[in-house]
Amino acid sequence: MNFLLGGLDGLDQASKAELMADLMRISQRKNFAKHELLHQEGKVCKQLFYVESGLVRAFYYRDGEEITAHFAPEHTMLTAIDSVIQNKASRYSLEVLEDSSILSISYPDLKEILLQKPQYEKVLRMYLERIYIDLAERIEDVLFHTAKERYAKLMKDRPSLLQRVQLKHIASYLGITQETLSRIRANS
Amino acid sequence: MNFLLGGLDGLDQASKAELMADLMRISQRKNFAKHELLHQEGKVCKQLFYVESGLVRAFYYRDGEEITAHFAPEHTMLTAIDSVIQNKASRYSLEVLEDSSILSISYPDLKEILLQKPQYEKVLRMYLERIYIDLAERIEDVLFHTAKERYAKLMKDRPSLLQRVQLKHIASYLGITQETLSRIRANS
DNA sequence: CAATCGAATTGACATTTGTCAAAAAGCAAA
DNA sequence: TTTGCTTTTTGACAAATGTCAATTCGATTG
Repeated sequence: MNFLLGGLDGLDQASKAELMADLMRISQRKNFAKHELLHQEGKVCKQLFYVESGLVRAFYYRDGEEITAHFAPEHTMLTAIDSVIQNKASRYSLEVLEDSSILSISYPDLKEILLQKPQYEKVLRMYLERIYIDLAERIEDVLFHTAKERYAKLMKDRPSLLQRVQLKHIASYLGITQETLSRIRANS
Repeated sequence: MNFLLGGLDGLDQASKAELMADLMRISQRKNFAKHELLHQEGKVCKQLFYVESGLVRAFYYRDGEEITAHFAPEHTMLTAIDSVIQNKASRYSLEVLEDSSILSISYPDLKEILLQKPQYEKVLRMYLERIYIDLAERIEDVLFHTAKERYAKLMKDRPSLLQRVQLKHIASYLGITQETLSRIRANS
């Protein structure tokens, strides 16, 4: 569970322990089977999810096609970020790709805690900073690298993903068609 | 100056006024001429910039070419976000495109204030949430719209930009060559 | 006005990626 | 093992975008 705070150098040990206890108090562990949805698009998402084991993807629809926006393997978090931030219906669904053990953290409860203990804002802020940098990198990737280069980078950075995920999801994540991905794989 | 807090419904009036006063205390107004740099890549950036009037762009280098990542017109903020967040040398430069009046806010001073008044973390967090959503939209744009569609959207959302900025900057912002942009403009 | 310089456009062609249809491969149930 | 279904690959062609070189346009300056 400590992974939840990965990279949060900002808090001292006591605060970390306290936060951990607080988080455990407002979260729930549950197993999900392959193909189940943690969250469905169109609904307001009120939870953050921590993947203890397994694999989850976030996807949305564009012209009737599923577009995968994010993969969350074990020891990482995800949520329908648009919904949680803006408290509105989400464009994203969260689909379990492998049988998974998931911790659900109630966001209303978390906000309650944030109000009581404003020092936790820092945790959220630092989390946002991290995912912002990730996103900025991804834009650069997409704008200035060919599909082939993007695939090579994914292979290098997250090789296990390719073993675990259908190629159509990889393709939509990379912003290309499945056929193009197949051809890239063929001659390399 | 109130624009700095645009969209920050999270703070009550008293806190806003207090924050405003604090910000004014740690910021500095200065005029910059066209072509001047607010910040140069390779250096650590320790400031946030508020554009009172004028226009600034953030750009970085890719294969020796300048890539414009962001335009900041009057009443918006920008900074070398990678540097400020990670306290390391920035990949970005910030170039003034029109004579501008700029408020520079010291980030170390701001952090000092955040330590003293942790309720301000919320301000930063909400700012990050906003720019995160913007970035996520931009990824979607880039992945699933043609150059033509991206240009049309920019025309619709920020028409004045096209009057004020060289087309080569618009092109790199859209992730296309200047020639392609020129052709898009020709037949539309 | 002529000369000049940078910005923008145009032309010709190459490369990348998409689209649609069909075939092959993989996998699970009967 | 056979059957049926899904995933992946392949083929043929079209559309989008890039590259490089040349030209035009516009503003500035002598």
